[in-house]
Amino acid sequence: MNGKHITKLGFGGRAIALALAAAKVRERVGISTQEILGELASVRDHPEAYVTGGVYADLAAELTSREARARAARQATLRPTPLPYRVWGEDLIEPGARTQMDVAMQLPVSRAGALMPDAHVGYGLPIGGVLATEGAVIPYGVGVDIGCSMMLSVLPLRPDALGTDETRKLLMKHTRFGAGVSFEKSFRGDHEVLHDPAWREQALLRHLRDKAAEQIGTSGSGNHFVEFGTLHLPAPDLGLEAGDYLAVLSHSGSRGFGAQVANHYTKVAQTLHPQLDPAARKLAWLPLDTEEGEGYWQAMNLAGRYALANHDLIHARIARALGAEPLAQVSNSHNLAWKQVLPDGEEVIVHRKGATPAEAGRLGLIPGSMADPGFVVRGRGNAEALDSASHGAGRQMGRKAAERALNKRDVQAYLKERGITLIGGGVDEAPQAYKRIEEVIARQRDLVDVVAEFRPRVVRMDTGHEDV
DNA sequence: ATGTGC
Repeated sequence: MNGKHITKLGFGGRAIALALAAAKVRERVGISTQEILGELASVRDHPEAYVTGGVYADLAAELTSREARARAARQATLRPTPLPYRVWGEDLIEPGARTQMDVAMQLPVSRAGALMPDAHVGYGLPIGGVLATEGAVIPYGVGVDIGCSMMLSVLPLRPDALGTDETRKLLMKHTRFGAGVSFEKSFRGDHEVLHDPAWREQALLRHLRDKAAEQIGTSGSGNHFVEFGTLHLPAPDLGLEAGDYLAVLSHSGSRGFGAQVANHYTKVAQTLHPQLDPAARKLAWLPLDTEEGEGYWQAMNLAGRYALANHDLIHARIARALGAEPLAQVSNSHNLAWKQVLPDGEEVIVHRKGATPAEAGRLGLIPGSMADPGFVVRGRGNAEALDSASHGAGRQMGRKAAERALNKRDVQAYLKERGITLIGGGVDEAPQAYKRIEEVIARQRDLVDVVAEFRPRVVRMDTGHEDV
């Protein structure tokens, strides 16, 4: 048995080496060349029958994956008109975000979608966009900050138990902000996510694990924050009595690790769809039944777990410093894709890019700006919204527009009026650059119920391009 | 959002 036999059967590329390796295994157990060639022809003609196991499984997987890639390359044409989708808070949404959502709803793999009231323009899918696809995942449908998420810890302390200076010191000591930052080596935490077997299963992940270990427990830049504030719970819920509690709220993501996964697989997806309409180029997808699609799915989910681990460490550090055990915790990812079954029974991939999962009964967190209230919400499971809600107030000004329209004094006046202490923060994150959270919440009363209100008091963020 | 390639 040699390479000529293999290529004569029509195998090419990676399949040649896999076929040869399998043939050698069969030769070793005494099967004749003629018989092996017969078996290989059968794998070639019906690879799907061999993928589940046996000596030909790797070859069969390569063949089915190649078929899927070829299919993907052919699907380059957009639907002539977008599939219909519902919009919440249409009066709050700029036209550019609608246009982006329209393009997403023209993709051949799209099945359903919805736009949340905090929606604004992003890369590819708008922020606040929810998109259900069939058999495919879109890296830019999840976003660059894979697994970006919120976490709230309710502490067994009165809201006024800590002075402003003490709170500020806690935040300075136990949080780290900014692109590329990590904790000092001796101060670095560990977490079970760093020992996840998935890190060893892809070259990309093996390469990124050290960076992830360095940055664990940190917050990023942009709109990420860690803040102390008062949680007002009007009625018993979350396993707690009604009342006011000291609470910590954090917004963080998967840091450099997730960003590199996103950039890598976006390029892979674009390479897979060379003919895709340029209008949808940033929405290039990966079929889930390809090696590439499976690879992204694994890396994306690892980044999702890693982002939540960052929150875990932030909250654990703060709680330990206070000698307090949180009474309750709520968390949710708002940049991720999930497998979900539509009411008609079809299994789809639901991308939430800046959207909170809101299945009936599920708790979630919808923050306002650095100086506005945030809300603990409970999902109502609205099928037309694909069980989703907004992930925040949403920008009404882009970063550059905010820096043009506002200055430090505007932000300082806003903070002073509300009694908020800010560490770091840039004019681009000014509360005035965001939609009014009360209006955004009002537009989605059929998506979530409000459980509690969080009022920030001491906020830490990264320093912006123009500091406050 | 990231932290480096365009």
